[in-house]
Amino acid sequence: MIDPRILRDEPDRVRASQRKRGASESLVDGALAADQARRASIATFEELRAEQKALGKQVAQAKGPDAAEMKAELLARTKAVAAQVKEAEAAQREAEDAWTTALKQIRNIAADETPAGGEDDFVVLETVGTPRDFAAEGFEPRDHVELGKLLGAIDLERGAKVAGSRFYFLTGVGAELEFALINLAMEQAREAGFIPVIAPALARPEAMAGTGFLDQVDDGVYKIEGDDLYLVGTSEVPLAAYHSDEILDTDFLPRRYAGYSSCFRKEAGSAGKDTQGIIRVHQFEKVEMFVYTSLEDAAAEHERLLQWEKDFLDKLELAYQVIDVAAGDLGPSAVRKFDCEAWIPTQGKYRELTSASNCTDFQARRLNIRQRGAEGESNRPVATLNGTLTAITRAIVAVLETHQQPDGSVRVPKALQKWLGREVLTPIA
RNA sequence: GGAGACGUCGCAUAGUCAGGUCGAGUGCGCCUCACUGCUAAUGAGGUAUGGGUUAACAGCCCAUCGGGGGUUCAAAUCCCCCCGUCUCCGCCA
Repeated sequence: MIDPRILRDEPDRVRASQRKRGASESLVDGALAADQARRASIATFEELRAEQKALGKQVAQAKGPDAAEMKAELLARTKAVAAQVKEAEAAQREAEDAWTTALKQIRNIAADETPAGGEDDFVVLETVGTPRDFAAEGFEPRDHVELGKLLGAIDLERGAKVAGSRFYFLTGVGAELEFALINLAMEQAREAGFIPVIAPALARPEAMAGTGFLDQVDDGVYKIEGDDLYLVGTSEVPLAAYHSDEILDTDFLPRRYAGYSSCFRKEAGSAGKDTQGIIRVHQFEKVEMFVYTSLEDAAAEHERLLQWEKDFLDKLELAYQVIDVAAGDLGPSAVRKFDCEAWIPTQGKYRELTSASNCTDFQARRLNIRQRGAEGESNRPVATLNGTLTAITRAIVAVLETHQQPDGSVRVPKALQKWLGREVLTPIA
């Protein structure tokens, strides 16, 4: 959630952000009113409570010959106050709940740099490499479904048979490709100072809510039947909740984790989109970078995350573009988001392979993660950022399609050869 | 899955089975000061978080003893639920 102080002191800034995102501006006024009501109810409760405590003390201290009488009288008075306190407490809780509910509906304040508008209003920041010209090379590229079949790497039919549509088996070199990508990603992450992490793929509602994903339960997130647990759509969830309810020492920051986990997505709202192949699936593995840092350093760290993502795509020898995602297409937690989109030859367009978000203190506030303030300063929420190092399925799609050869074989990018143990993937039988 | 024990201020603990002056004692750690040629030792003081009020991170007030609810004028303390940890048994990779 956003900083209540910013809401109170600079409501126009919050309104402008909501407008930029295409979100409701009236939420801001609702939250401001709720804040006033909340503070008033707190004052009422505290006044009564202080009175109750004072009387209670007198009851305990009543001594002497007429103690019994005094006590009886005090008890009568304090009983009435107790009832009032109970009422005021209930009113306060209600006001407090209304306030947090209102506050949570407001999205993070979009960065000045973030383009206004919706999904199509992104700005291309950079284009790296040139899409391969198959026409000039004189052959028609095969899509990853066909290549996957030829190489014995992807089995979609049996994926559907066993688990349904949008499921798949990676077999043979397909499975090996996953391990190679993970190894390459983890190697890079480790060298950059990230701590490798195997994270739980299930999380509690607090962790989901803290990262802003609980709202997507209906169309995006799987819930475990009979348990209060959810399958995570990204290891951002467990990695963010990892330090929840903690106060981190300043020299602990920046803290960088590279989390590896399965990711589960319902894709309920995307019927008809990417129905072929493994571009959009219900389960895939991902290596995610997650950083805790100070608010001041967040924007710079965001750039660093982007650079690490680009480094990885470079290692896969892909052509890609970097876009600055528009405000309306950001998640509720992010102030700015960079997507790296790799060129997919058979689609003739760039598709998202990785994504880096700066969530500033939005998630940290919800998850109660703070950094210890300097001498004389109070503790304050940290900033959290996340970025994909590699999402396996889409990386495989891009690699197979980009580096295919006329006979259906696929050249293995240099960096991957070390981990895959071969230079070319050749069709089976 | 069955049986039991436990969860207190950075750490370790006291307080709970007799409810009130306990936001909470002690030791260690840490910070400041004093003493000391330096270090150590010793002595004095300090050392949680959130919120309200406020110019104030001065003061005052409120909340918080794993979380939530209940009993009571009053709850760390009594009752219920949940979460977590540990031990034993069963099961299992």
